[in-house]
Amino acid sequence: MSQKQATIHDIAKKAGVSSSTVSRALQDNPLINSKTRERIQLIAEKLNYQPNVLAHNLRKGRSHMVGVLVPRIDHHFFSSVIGGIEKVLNEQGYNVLILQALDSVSKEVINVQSLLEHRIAGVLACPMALSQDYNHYKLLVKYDIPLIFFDNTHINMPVSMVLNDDYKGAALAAEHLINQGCRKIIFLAGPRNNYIYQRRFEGFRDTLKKRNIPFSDDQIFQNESDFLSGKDAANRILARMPLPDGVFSVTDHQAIQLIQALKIVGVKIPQQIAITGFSNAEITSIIDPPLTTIDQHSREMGAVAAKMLLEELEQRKNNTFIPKKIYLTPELIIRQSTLRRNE
Amino acid sequence: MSQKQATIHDIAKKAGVSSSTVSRALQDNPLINSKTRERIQLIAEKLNYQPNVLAHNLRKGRSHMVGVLVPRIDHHFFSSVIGGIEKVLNEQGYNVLILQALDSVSKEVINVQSLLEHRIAGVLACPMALSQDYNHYKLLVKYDIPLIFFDNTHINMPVSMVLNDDYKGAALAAEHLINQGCRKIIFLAGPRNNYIYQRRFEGFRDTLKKRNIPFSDDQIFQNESDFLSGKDAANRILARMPLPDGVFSVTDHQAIQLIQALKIVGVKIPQQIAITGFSNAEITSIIDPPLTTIDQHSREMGAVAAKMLLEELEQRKNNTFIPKKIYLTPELIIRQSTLRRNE
DNA sequence: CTGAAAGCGCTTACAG
DNA sequence: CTGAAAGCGCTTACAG
Repeated sequence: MSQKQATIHDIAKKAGVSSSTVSRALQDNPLINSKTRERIQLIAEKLNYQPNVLAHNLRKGRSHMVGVLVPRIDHHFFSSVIGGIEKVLNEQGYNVLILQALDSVSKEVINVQSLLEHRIAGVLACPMALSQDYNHYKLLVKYDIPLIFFDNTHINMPVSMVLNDDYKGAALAAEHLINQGCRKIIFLAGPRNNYIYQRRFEGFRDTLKKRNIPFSDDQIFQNESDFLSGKDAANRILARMPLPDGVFSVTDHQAIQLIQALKIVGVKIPQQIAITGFSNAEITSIIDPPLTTIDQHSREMGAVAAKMLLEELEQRKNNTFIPKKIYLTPELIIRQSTLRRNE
Repeated sequence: MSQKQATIHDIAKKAGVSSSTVSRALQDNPLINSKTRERIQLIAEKLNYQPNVLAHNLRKGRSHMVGVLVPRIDHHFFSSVIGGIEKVLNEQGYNVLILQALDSVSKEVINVQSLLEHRIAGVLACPMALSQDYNHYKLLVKYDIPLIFFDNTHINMPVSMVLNDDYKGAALAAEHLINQGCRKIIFLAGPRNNYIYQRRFEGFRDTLKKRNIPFSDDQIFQNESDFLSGKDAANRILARMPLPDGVFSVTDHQAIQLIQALKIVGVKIPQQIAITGFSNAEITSIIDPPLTTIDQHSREMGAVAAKMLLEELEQRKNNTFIPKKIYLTPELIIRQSTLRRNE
C-alpha cells in the first residue's frame, strides 16, 4: 500500500548500473549509450520517479525557488502582481515562495530570514511603506542574493526596482479633473512618510500649478499615519461653502467610501463634485457611478519584476550586473465619476 | 563584500569544537555544557547563521513545507482562504508553497508533481471542478502524503475535506426570497458537472418544493460548460411575461452583471425582481443596490483545512488517522437587492 | 559532555 | 561509455 518515493539508487539497482549512470541518463547526458539511457528512463517512469529537489539543490548550491514578499496576499493588486510573476518564472522552471508581512515589520524580517534559510535564488519584494529599518534587505545584498523591489522601495538601496510612475499617474488624473472644469480640488491624502503617496501629491500639485489652478494647504485632507475615511472626508467637504468641485483621492478605497457618503446626502457626482481614485481596483468599474481611476498594470509589473530577476541572475554570472530602475507608465481610466463634458 | 552564508562547519571552526557539538548546541540539546552552548550560540549569531533548510530536511526525510493548490490566486475567495491557511501553519513553523492551476488540468498535474519533488509534508488542495481525472491526487495518497481538500472535492477519494454546506446556503437564500414574496424564481445556474453548483441547485429546488412554490425546468437558465453571462440572463428574463419576481444566482459575479443589465432597462430591484448572489465577494456590499448573498467564511475554511492537516500529521504517527469531512455552515447576508419587506 | 563516522539523495571531477 | 569516490550541510546513533 504505502510506499516510498523512488530514488536514483532504486533505479540503479533495477537497471543494474551505477547511480552515476542513472543520474547522467536522466539528464540526457549524451555520453551515455542511448540504449542504456532509454532503458533507464523507462524504469524511472515505471517507478514514478520524482527527483528530490532538496538533494539536487543542496548539491548544486542554490535552489530554483524565488521568494516573493508582499504586504498581503488578499489584496487584488498583489495577487495580480504575483500572477504576473509566476507566469514568467514558472516558464523558466522556478517555483515561487510567497510570504506576507501583514503590516508587521517583524514579520517582514522573519520572512526574509525564512527565505535565507531556504537558500532561495532571488527575492522579489514589495517592502513595507513606513519601515525605516531595512537591515534585513541589506542581508540579502550582502549574500549576493538578487533582490528586486516592486511597487514600493527603499529608495537608497542599490537594487533594481520596478515602480509605478506615480507622479505621472497623478498628473494624468489632475489634468483630467481640470479639463472637466474643476477649479477647487481637494487632495485626499494617504499616510505621511509614504513615498508612493508623496509622489502622487507632487504630480497633483505640480499639474495644478502648471495650469494655474489655485491650491492651498487647506485643500489637503490628511491623517497622520493612517487614511482618512471617506466618510470623514465627506463631512469635511460638506462643511466647505462653496463646495469643492473635484476630489483627487490617492486610493480607490477612499474614493468609493466618499462617493457612498456623498450620495446619501444627495450630492450629485460628477455634476457637483467630480472624483478620481487610484489603482483601478475591480470594484471601480462596478460601483455607481463607475470611478475614474489610474490603472497600474499590476500583472505587467509582476512580469517585469520577474524578468529583471532572471536578467540579474544571468548578469551576475559575468559580473555585468548594474541595478536598474524601471518606471511603468500608468493609464488614466475615464469613467462616469468625472465625466461632466467630453474631453 | 560579497559573502557566503555561514554553515555549522564555520561555527565549529571558530568555536574550536566539532560540528556535532554545534548542531546539538543550536538545538538546545541539554547534553551540551551550558557554557559551550552559549558560546556557540553567540558565535552563530555573530556569523548571522541561517540553518540550511534544504540540508536539514534532506537529512530528516521530509520538509516543513506544505503545498497549497488553488485554481487561481487572484480571486479574493482563494487568497482569503490562503490567508487563513498561512496564519495557522506559520505558527507551527511550516512554510507554504502556493501553486495555481489556472484552469488547466495539465498544470494541476504538473503542480502536484512539483510538490512531490519538493518532498512536501502535506497538501491542501481545491481541485479543479470538472476534472474527472485525479490520478495525480492518488499519487499523493500512495506516498502517504497527507492531502486535504477544501471548497471542492473528488468526492470518492479517501481524504479529509472541508466543504461549504452549499445545500444549506442555497436553502437559506431560497427561503429568504420566498419570505420576501417571490413566487416565480429563476435559477441562474453554473456549468454542469460541477458538484458545488449541483448542490446549490438541490438546496434551492428542495426549498421551493417544501414551501409549495411552483418551479419547472424552464426556470433554469444554464449554459452547458460555462456560465451564462448576466447580460444574456437579463435578455432571457425580459422575454418572459409576466416578469419573474426573483433570481437566485449561483455566483455573485453573474448576479452583479444581471443587476447592471436590468438597471439599464429600468427594471426596479428589488421591487420588481429580487436577486441573490453567492459568495459574499467584496464588491457585493458596494454596488447599488448592495447584493444579498451567502458568506462562505473563506478565511475560516483555510484555517480549518490547515488544522485538519496538522491533526492528520499527528495521527499518522500512531496510525490513528481516519479521513474526516467537515461542513462549514454558510451565512445569509441580507442586503438591499432583496429587501422588499421586513422578514 | 564531546567527537568521529555514516548517511539523507543527489551530482560531477576523476579514472579507466 | 561507465563507475567509485567525494561532497553539498545537516543530524544522530555509537563510542568514549
